[in-house]
Amino acid sequence: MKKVTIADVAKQAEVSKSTVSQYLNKRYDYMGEQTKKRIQNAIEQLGYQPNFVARSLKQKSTKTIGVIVANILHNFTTEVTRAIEDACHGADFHTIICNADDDPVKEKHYIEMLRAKQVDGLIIFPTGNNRDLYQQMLDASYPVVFLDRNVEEMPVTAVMLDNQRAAELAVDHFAEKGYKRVGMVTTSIFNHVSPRLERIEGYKKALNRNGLTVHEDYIISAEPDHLQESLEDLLHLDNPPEAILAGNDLVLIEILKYVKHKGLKVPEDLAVIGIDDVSFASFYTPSITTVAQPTFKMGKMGAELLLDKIEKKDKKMNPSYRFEPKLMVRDSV
Amino acid sequence: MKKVTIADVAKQAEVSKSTVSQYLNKRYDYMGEQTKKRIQNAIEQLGYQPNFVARSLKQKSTKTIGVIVANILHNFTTEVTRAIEDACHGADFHTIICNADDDPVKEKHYIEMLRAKQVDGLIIFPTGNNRDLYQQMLDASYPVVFLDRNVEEMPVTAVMLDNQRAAELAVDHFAEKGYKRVGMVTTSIFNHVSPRLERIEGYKKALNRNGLTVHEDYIISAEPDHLQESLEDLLHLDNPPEAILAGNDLVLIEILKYVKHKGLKVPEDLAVIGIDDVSFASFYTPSITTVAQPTFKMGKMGAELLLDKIEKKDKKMNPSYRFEPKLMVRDSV
DNA sequence: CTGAAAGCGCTTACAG
DNA sequence: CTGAAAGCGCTTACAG
Repeated sequence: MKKVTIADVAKQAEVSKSTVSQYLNKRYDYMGEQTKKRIQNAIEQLGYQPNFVARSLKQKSTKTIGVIVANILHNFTTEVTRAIEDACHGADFHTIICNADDDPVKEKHYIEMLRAKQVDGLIIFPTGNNRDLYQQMLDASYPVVFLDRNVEEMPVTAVMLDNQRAAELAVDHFAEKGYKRVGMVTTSIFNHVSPRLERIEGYKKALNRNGLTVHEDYIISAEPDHLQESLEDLLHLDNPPEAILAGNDLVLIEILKYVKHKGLKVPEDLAVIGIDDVSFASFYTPSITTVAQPTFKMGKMGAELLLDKIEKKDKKMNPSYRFEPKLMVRDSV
Repeated sequence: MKKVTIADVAKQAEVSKSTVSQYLNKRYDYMGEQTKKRIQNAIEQLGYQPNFVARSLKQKSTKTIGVIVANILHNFTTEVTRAIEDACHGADFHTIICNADDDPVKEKHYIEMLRAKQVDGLIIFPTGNNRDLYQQMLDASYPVVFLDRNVEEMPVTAVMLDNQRAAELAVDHFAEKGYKRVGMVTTSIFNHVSPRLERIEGYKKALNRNGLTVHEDYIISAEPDHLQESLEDLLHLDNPPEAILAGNDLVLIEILKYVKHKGLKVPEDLAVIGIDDVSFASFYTPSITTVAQPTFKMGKMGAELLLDKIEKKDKKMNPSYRFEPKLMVRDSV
């Protein structure tokens, strides 16, 4: 089964390769009706499919973008990714998703690999620890947009949640319901991941604004694997929190596991709000109050910004685009 | 910022392009130490990155595979996809995931698009309605493997769950616990999706084997959007089922929503088993008994079979590889 | 041990 | 309105 090429079509249709190429690219303003038909027939008879790789080499565009996510395990990531794919699909771009698994070394490897494959641009959920690489792409004016996170002093367009506001919404809601001792649990902030820091910041601000005390020992950051012990410690302080804000979906799940395992009642024994509107929040018992991120809009925006950059539409872009979180009031508070 | 090519490296190192190419491809058995060093230096100085597209054109391999899933919304799909990516990553292959959204037209579009991009092979969760296309790939001995589903009389290697067994495990468990009236709800079987049919088959067999009656009106197939009404009807039959087997994760979620909305107690008012071990099964209240699929193994196997086909290792392959489901006994029965 | 030349399958000025 | 020719950035026999 030999591959049929443009040369075969040209021969069959008795025209030149150039003409077939024009036809394929729909530049037939001045093409004779006869010619068009002959080409059309030849293509059908031979079952010709253009080789996109050859075209890419010449045109220097693969119509493919890369997406490097920090950690695919977050529900947020899955949803945003899907939105990116949808938006790209509409523009006839393909998407290659890579999971850096929170590892800067993997991230580096993927950036290099994808650039070697000549993807037209990159959406990165940055680990934050490849500043030189980010800078290099910036210098080469290679199209990049950051998603979910930004990197200090790195002027890459970033699509982000208003993370402070997200934490504030949660804390205000706790305060409104009369909770005084409010804790916060996030995954590791070892790498200075910006949303986590911003959420902690917002949490503290809102506590202050509501006249509540900030207890430093109510603030926990740990890897998911160690969260059970951390929670155990947290809830056995002399004066433990009566409410917890979960910094993301993975943390929320660990809290729910803990609560179930210990036979605690939500919200009576412990009130809970999670940032990220997990799939089961609405039909869990009790249903879970969450702060939802507009994942679909964020992914769409990320893709659109990148496609604009790729197509050199020099639209003025903000350094970052912040999206509004939304409190989903349910029964866990 | 001009792209630096192999020619630039050759000039800088004062050797020919061929030699640089040999170096890049690690064919330096007979290459002089001097030459190697000079090339190495030139590459570093220029920051040269090989263009993978050019290489692909020549070598007729993109080191990329395509994965076309029927519906990305299933948890099963996400997990299998991740396993495929992991396995491919190990073999230095990239993965492009496309979501056919249960639409044969989209599926066709993706198959053509990916083949035009010269992906080296395809893993398909087939919608089942593109027989001509599947056949064409078979005729061209193009590497394909099916996942999750197979297509009647289409000799494509398929990686599947032992679906009958999955339903049997669930029904046996219901029977053991003393339930007599057991219903089954799946998503639409309009397109003759093989796992759904096999699960219904297994459900009936197990009912018979346990001496229980098969009520045809206990078997529901509908799109997720209509499941609430279908459940309402089902549970208002004169003699409604006291237990339901959910054919997949989406169905299970609809059942849990229904139950919550109606204030029913699980398992007292209605016992439930779901096929697919959803993320929240273990910490839901009550925790949910499920039938787990070995998603990771299945994805890995799918990828390995495809890579074997791509590398022409003519290993004998079964027409299908069936995986054992596993009952996860919890509190919803 | 290394280089000149052809070629992978397209596109694109340019000429006519 | 259509074709000949050059070129995209690599790889690969083959010659020496």
